[in-house]
Amino acid sequence: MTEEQNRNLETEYIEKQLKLQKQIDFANAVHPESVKTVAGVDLAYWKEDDGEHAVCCIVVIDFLTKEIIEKKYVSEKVKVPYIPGCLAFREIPLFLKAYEKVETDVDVLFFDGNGYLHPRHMGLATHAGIVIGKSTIGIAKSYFKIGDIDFTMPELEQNSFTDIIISGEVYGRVLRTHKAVKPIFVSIGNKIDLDTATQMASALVTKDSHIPIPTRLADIMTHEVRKAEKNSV
DNA sequence: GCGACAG
DNA sequence: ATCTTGTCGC
Repeated sequence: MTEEQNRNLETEYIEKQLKLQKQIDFANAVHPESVKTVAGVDLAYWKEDDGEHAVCCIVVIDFLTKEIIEKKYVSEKVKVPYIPGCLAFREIPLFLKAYEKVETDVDVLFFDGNGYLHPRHMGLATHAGIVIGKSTIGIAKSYFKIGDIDFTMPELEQNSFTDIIISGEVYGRVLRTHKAVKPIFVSIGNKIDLDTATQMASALVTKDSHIPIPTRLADIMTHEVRKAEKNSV
């Protein structure tokens, strides 16, 4: 991939994002009290002789008991490069194939990355949510700077948060899930509101991880599958 | 030219 | 994301 090709790809992806942006559904399609199942989605990468490969894992759990209900994955060669701001185009193709294998009718999906907290509001969680027509939430572990806007660090107490507001619009939320621990960046994906997303993310945090458990479990699974798949394909 | 850059 | 050992802390 040359710099030239990457620039063209970026231009093409940005145009698509601007069109898809109009399809974001802000209506809250879920109510925390009625959510039965949630899923975590994550990918891991590695090099193979023929190029870069990746595995996408989806772990479905019971929202209340946190028990694992289903685990599915798909691995294949990756064709799209990582372009900051265009992560969705790189990860969604594999996600869709893994999602086809999921038998559970999942209520809400958690993605590793941003959703609405994005220069064009089209982060991975939002883009994927529009494509599959489900409620989705974006959970990023680090801040993806928008323009020259920095975020305000929330207080050290658990559950304290600050919102990332740009030109009067709320893009996302910086949430401290554990006391004095690095905060996470929560944003809506699609068909959900920020308060519900925050509430659900908090409810899915455990002692061991400051990251909601769906995302954490999917992350662990990608590492396990990669170890098994690597060089044995 | 230099730094930034979700995953 | 990935490459990687020890090491500080609960």
